[in-house]
Amino acid sequence: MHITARLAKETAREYALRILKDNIISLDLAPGSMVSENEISSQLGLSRTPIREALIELSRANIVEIYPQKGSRILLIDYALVEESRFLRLVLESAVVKVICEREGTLDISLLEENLKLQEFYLENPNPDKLLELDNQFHCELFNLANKMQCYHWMMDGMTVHFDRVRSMSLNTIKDIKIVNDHKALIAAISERNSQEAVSLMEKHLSRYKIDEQAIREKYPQYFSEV
Amino acid sequence: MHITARLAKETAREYALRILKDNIISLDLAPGSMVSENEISSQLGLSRTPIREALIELSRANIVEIYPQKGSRILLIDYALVEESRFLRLVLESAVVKVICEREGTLDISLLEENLKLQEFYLENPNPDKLLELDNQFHCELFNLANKMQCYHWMMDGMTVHFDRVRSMSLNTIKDIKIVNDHKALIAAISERNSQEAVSLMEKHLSRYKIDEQAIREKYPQYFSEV
DNA sequence: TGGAAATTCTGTGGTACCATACTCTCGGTT
DNA sequence: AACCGAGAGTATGGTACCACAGAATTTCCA
Repeated sequence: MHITARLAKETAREYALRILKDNIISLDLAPGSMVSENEISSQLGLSRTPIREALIELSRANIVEIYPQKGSRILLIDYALVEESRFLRLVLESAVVKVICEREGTLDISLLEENLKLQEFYLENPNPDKLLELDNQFHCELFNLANKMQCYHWMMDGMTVHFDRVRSMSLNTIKDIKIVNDHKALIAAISERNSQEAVSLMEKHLSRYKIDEQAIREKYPQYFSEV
Repeated sequence: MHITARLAKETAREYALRILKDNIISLDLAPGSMVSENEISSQLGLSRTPIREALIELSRANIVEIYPQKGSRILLIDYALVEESRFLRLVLESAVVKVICEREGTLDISLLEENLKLQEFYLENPNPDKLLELDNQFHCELFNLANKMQCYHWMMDGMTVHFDRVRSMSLNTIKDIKIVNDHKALIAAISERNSQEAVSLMEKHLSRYKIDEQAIREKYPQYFSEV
């Protein structure tokens, strides 16, 4: 497991959650593998309670399953679940860009543009992790512009892990280019308040996350659950 | 606080969460009031840990706020939040009925019809609590028919409390009639696979939860946060 | 040698207690 | 009389330990 230092003002529980999420996304905690509260707690230099609470939260998002008195397992990738989370994102984010386009008053899209510039930079100076982070920030800012931050937190907090884990399995050089272009087109549509175009761009954009299923399945068959 | 017996097979944490939710919805734990882990734990005959974990979960859903080293508070009703949860439901459930209508193959709506019959029964023999429960079950079954149960759990688990708390403040005799009729019309549209009609019915249906804001605000001004 | 019972081991669920930080009160000083 | 600071009180955050259940291993008997 890859462990980074604890941040200032971060509670033990938040720290444990962050480290666990990072390692699940990076596949250092492999799908299907068992994890032990004791082992993690000694690795992080904490007691079991913060670990336990982090695992409870992950189990609510169906990332981890806790078998009482037996142990906890990093769940295999259930593609039906990934698809459901994509469905939820698609539906919700489409509605969000619609709200943005139809909102009255001025619209400050400078944060989106700034984010886009950084994406273009990390495309030329390749850094997939940064791109992933910027991608998530981009979508977060959309929710913010629509005044729907609570929706973002209610869902995305628990859901992005499913997404990011799959994404980190795919070779992403080619796709990243398309994603950045999608974002660019989306900003254009939003600034023109073209609601219909923006929604259709969002649908196309989020569908990109789907295509790799077959390739990933063949590359990491042991990480997928049946069905 | 109103306390019922602990169910079989229910962990202490689940028990604490259930009791807390029930009391928040029924307003026995008043919006704005402070709660103490110690007090609750002695009332429920548990130690602090399960209570603490239940409060952490409620704080994730913005029902409770935990002030470290100070205490925990049942949050006032933030109508912007209620509206956001309505937005989320609206967007998602509209998409869900669309999926149902456009699904291929046969469609087993017997559970919906059965649920509707019970709703009609409890309308004639008034029982608001039962109606609320049936209402939630009805919507849950819609997600089930669309094969989107995970979406249901991701959101609704944390969100319905916001809804139910507001709903329990409104006099609901008149509204219940309309709601049951809405459900009836929705079943009809679904069985005819009339996607457009079903979505528009769902929009009208969920908008009913909005109308009472002014009345409730006047009746319980101290339960609302500003803005 | 094979198999079942008993025991040990290991895991989470929950309890009791300590650490730490914030609040409020009370007393002394100016 | 007003204000500041020390200390008690009380809240959650975290630790250490016990309770209990399930799995694996060992032991004992046929």
